[in-house]
Formats: sequence, structure tokens, C-alpha cells
Amino acid sequence: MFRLVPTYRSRHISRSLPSLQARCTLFSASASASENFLQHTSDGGSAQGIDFDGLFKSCNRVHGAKLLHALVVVSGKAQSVFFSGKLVNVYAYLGDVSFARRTFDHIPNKDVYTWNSMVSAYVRTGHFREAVDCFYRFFLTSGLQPDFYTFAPVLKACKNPLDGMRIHCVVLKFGFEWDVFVTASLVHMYTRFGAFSYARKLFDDMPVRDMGCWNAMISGYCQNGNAAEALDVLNEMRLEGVIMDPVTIVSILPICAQSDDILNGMLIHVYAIKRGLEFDLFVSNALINMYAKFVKLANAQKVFDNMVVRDVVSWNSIIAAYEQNDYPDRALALFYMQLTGISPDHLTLVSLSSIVAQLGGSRSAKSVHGFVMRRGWIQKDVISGNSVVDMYGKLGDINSARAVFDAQPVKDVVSWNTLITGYAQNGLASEAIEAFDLMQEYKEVAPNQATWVGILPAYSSVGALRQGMRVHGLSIKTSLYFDIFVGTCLIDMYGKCGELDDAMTFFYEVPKMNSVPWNAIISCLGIHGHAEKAIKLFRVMREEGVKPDHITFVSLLSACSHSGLVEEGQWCFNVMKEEYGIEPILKHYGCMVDMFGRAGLLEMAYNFIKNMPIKPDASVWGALLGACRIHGNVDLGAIASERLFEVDSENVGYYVLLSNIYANIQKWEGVDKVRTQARDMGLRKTPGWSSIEANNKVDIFYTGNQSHPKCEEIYKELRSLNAKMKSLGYVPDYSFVLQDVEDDEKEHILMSHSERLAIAFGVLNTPPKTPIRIFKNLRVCGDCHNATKYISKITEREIVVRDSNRFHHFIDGVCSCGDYW
DNA sequence: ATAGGGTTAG
Repeated sequence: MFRLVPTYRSRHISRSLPSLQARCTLFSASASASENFLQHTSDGGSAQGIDFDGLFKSCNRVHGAKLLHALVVVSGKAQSVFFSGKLVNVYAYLGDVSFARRTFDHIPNKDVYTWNSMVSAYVRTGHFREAVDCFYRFFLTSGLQPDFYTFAPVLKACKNPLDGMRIHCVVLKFGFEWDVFVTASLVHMYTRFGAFSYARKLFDDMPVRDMGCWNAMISGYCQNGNAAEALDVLNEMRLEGVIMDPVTIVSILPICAQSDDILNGMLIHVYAIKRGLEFDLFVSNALINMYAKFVKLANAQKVFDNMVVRDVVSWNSIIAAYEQNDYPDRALALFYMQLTGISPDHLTLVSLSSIVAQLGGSRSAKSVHGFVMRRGWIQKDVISGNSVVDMYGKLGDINSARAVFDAQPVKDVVSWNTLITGYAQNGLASEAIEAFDLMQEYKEVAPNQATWVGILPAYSSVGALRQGMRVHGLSIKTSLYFDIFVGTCLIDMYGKCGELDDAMTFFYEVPKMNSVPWNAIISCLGIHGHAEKAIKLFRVMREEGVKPDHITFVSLLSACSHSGLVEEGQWCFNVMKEEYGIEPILKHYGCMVDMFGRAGLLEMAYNFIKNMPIKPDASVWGALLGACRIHGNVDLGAIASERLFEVDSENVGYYVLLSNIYANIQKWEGVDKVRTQARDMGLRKTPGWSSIEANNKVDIFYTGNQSHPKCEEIYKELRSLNAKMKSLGYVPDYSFVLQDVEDDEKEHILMSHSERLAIAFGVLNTPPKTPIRIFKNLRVCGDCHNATKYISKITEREIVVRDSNRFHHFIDGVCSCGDYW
């Protein structure tokens, strides 16, 4: 027997707005009726003549349900399956699983209806495992026959294919396979596990299909990333003369966005208008989301404005549309508008976290955090917790981010990715690596592409080539396709870890439709000192019609400045302004000044600064000061430092530069003056660190680090190296030490610089004659640069140092950068 | 009395 029940329409209508309003008005009646009645019975009255039917129907809040429950108990009807079963169902409808469960447990002679209601209570509240177990208990212990209503909820609840197939067996055992509702649920269940051929077979074998079956098949394909098949079924459906209903439209619209098919999306919009579905709540919501994905914000806004009824999804969608397309202010304004009508849900707060992260403001962050916490969303919803972690991470408050992360009872792969990325983007590479290592101990979270994109930059910033390569291997194993973002991170990782050839190989493999991969390779070429090649690639990029952005030009200009290509640099600067209309920012000006300065064109650099349309900051004056040091120009150095200290008087690095300028021409009173000046300021010191990867482990050294386990050996090695260096003519340059101490103390301070600790560690812990690779987060200190030349000669090692600027290759006492450190 | 397929996400 095939059962085809035309209940779809009627149910749809029953959930429409007027009926909800009816429920709302009835609620107060129900609550007060129950209250009056309880009053009545406690005064000694009887339970006769109560309209239970009406009360059950009108009960739409948990408060009302509890009064009703009390009413059932005092009327002596608690033993009746009929009444208790109804109570279970009311609690299920209201989503109060614990009361449903308590009521259910007290019913001695449960019927199918009661079991069905209990299962759906679990499903509604997201207790999927419990729902499936409850179904098994029903099937194995109750001895009752399942009915038409039994299977759909439990099929929705099952989260693994094994349960799905077991339930399928039960369906077959009781002969329900020809029920359209049950089969539609089976179809959808199989698509959820990617068992498309199973699903398709069931679907094809159906002798009669209603709208729900078509939609189950189509949405099954849509939600599981099978767009082409979804469209095939859609066509088949049209050929059979079945027309799309709102559910079909709502399933197919996200597919249009996914497959970048705006034409199809707009055709469906037109179709919806023609069929009078334009104002359907779900259809409108889906349209807003689709237009947002295509960055057609005006269209999205128009759909939103035209809506007659808006629910929380509508508001969330329009807010997210603005938030995700860089209009946080507009999104925030809409959020305040929403507050006056509909109360926000957890997804509203996800958008709000991102808005706060974009707009900044630690106080707003705390309020968002508090709001989410008070509602218990961090405890019961991973996404809410993740978005708060992300917000703190983006605002740079990584400690708060970590605290929220630690408080999350359930962590999924996104939680870990958010934490790792938060560390990496706040410059805390070793913390990011630690978090990634910890993540791998939890076997149930499998890293994905976002994980690789989070961790690879951390490895490239500390130069952990071996571990980066391991992640490269893992990413190949776990990814089904070659991802452009991972590809770009691999370019960056190999390039910054010194393997330029591998970086180039990856560059040729990734799709290059936007500037991101180009920027990565251009910047790698630049730090390797290959400015000509960088410019050549830039020309190719232009020929291929890829639009460069301001990062492209920062990379190009810094490449030119490191290689002394002044004319090419000026050409780039002009192309940027004139051809691409990109207004230069301070970084570009800094690169230009650095470029002129290094090339010895100090006057030109100074004039360039004087002609800047925006106020130069410390980095620009710092570039000039650095150039004055290289070329020993004391007068301009004095001007530059004066201007520099007007905008930033706390950065110790600049005092070091100035003192070095004076020391180079033996103006010791100048050195003393700078030293005093520096001491009188409250100096801010960016902690310098250097890292080295040896034996598959990254060791990080901070300047003067005494806590490393191999500390004693390292200092012993450094003392012995120091003696050998001196015999070859090394003279420590004390002008790099600003502390006012005795000379031998200064020598010790120089020796304790992080880069030297790392090099000594490398000498001790890698096989003789193998190259030593060091990474330093700041510029290499001038004395260390000099010392490294001697060390490379003494130890007969190639030493590669990458600092915040570029690579320095030390071979046999010579550095590839000349002495432009 | 109860049931399937639908929109938003870090």
C-alpha cells in the first residue's frame, strides 16, 4: 500500500503567522485558567468540567505547561496514558527535554504515541544520541508496533551511517518503505552520509512522489556539496511538470551562490515573484543571503525592505550581509534596529562579535562576551564560543581568547583553528605551534585547510622548515583538492624558510586569479635579494590582468630597496599611483626612503620626506636614520633622529642607531649623550628573539636568555668562539649597547644577543659542516652581523640568518648583503 | 494527539 497524504500544505499553513498569534493570545487565557483552577481546587473545589483539550492546544510556554501538568495531577489523570502522553508531547513541542523525560518515565503503560513524543522531544532539543537510543529502547523492549510517525524524527537524529542503516532495517521489517514521509527521510539521511547512490536508488524506486520527496532529494544534494546533481534532479522535476515550491527555491538558492551563478539566482528571484512567493519568509531570507554572497548589498536590502514579516533569520542575514562585506557600521546600526523588535539569537551574536572585532573597542568586546556568557551560549554552543575567541584574537587580547577557549566544554576543529590563528596573527608563533601540537593529541578533531592556513605562517615566521614540510605532507593527505590558500601559505613557508626553488614550484601550481599568490612570491623574491626577478614577475602579473594591491607594492618597493634598484623602485611607485590609483601609505613611503637612503641618495631621501602629503611616522624617519648610519652622515642623522624622537621617543632601537653613528666617527661625547637620553626615557623594547630548528624541534632564544636547558653549554661555546674571533681581528662594537656599564659587561651583553645564542646552539646541535639557519624577529644587530661573519669562517659553516628584512648568507667570513645589514 | 523536505555561521 502506498500512502500519499496531502498534509504538507495544511501543516505549512498551520505554522503561519496568524495561527502563532492565535496561540499567543490564547496563552494568557490558558495560564490564567490553570491558575484559577488551581486556586479553585485548593479551596476544595472539584476537577469536573475543565476544557483540557483547549488547554493543551493553547499551551505555548513552559510556564503554562507546568501549570497544566499540575492540573492533570490534581485531577487524578496522571495515570492515564492519554493525558500523560499529551504532556510529554507538549513538553516536546516546547523543547523542555527534562520535563518531557520526567513525565515519560512515570508513565507505566507507554503507547506508541508517547514513545514518538519522547523521541521528538530529544530531536527538537538536539539530543540526537538520546533520541536514537530511545528509539532502540522502544524497538527492543516495548513490544509495540511502530507507526507512520515513528521513523522521521529518529532518522533526522541519527548521526552515523550505521544507525541509519539499522533504522532502515527496522523500516523494512515493519513494511514502511512505501510511506512517502518515511522514504523521504531515508533519502535525506543517506545523502547526509554522502551515500548518494543509495539515496538515489530509493528515490528512483518510488512509484509516486510528492513535493517533499523531490525536495528531500534536491536538498540532500545541495546540503552535501553536490550542486550539479541537485540541478539535474531539479530539471527532471520540471520535465515531469512539477513546479518549484518555496522549499525547492530555498534549497537551490545557496547552490547558486556557491557555484557563482548569479544569473540563475536572479532568474529564480524572478520566478519567485511570478509565482507570488516573493514575500515568503524563507524565500526572502534565502534571497538576502544569496545577494549578500554576490556582494549585491542594494538588492539584499531591497528584498529585506519589501518583506512583510521578518524573523530573526531575516535580521541576522541582513546584518551578516553588511558585516561580511566590510560595512561594520551599517551592520551595527541594523543590530540596534533589531533590538527594538526581535530578540537576538546566538547567530546574531556571532555577527556582532565580528562587528566588534572590525570596529575595535575592548569594552564592547567585554559586553558581547558577557551577553553570550549570561545566556549560557558559550557552554552549549560551539559556534558562539568560537566567535568570542575569534573576536578577542582579532582585537589582540589573546589572553582573554585563551581563557574563553579553555572554558569551552566542547571544542571542534574551528575552535582550534581560531586559537592557532589568533596566536599566529598576534606574532606568537611558538604559542601557535604549541596549540597545534596539543590539537593533534585530540584524535577526534581532524585538522582541515583552515588549520594549515593558520599554522603554516607560524612555521614560516620561526623558520621551521622541517615541521612546515611535515604539515605540507599532512595537508596533502587530508585535502581532496589543491587549495589556493594552503598553496599560498606553502609558497610563503618555503620561501621564508630559504627554499626559494620550492616556493617557485608552488607558485606555478596554484591558481593565480587574485593578487594573493603573486604577493607571496614577490615578497619571497625580495627577501632573497632577487629584485629583478620580482619586477619581472610583476610585469607578468600585469600582462595576465591580475590587479595588484597595496601589499604587492610594499613587497616590490622593499625588494628594490634591498637590491639598490632605485629607478625600478621609482617606476613601481609611479605605476602604483597613476595606473592603479592606489594612494601610498606610510609603509610605501618608508620603503622609498629606505631605498634612496641605502643607495646613498640621502638628500633625495630627505627631500622625498619633505614632500610627503601625509605626516611621516617613526618608521619613515627611522629609515632615513638607518641610511645615515650606513653612510656615516652625522648631520642628517641628527636631524632625522630629532624628528624621529618627536613622533616616537621610546623605541630603544633608534637610540642604538644614533649612538652607532656617533661611535663610527669616534664622537664619544655624542654616544654618551644618546646613552643618557635613552636612560632618561622610559624605553620600550620590543623583545628580540631568534629561533632555530634542530632535530625536528624549534628552539626560541630571547636576548640574555638564561633559562634554556642548554644555557651553560651555549655560553661556554660562545666564550670559546669569542676568543678565536678576537685572534682573527674581531673587535666588539660597544655602541650597540646602551646600558651604562663596564666594557667587559658590554661584551657579555653583546654575546647574549638572541641571534648569537641561537647560532651557538646550532653549532652544538647540528652535524659539522651542515648549514645553520637562524630567524630573528627584528633587524640583526650590527655587532652580531660582524660576529657571524667570523663564526662562519671559524666553524666552516654556511650560516643563513633571516631577519625582519631579508636573508643574509654568511659563507667563509663574507655576507651576501655586503654590509647593508 | 504525533511525522518528511527549507534560509543565517565561527
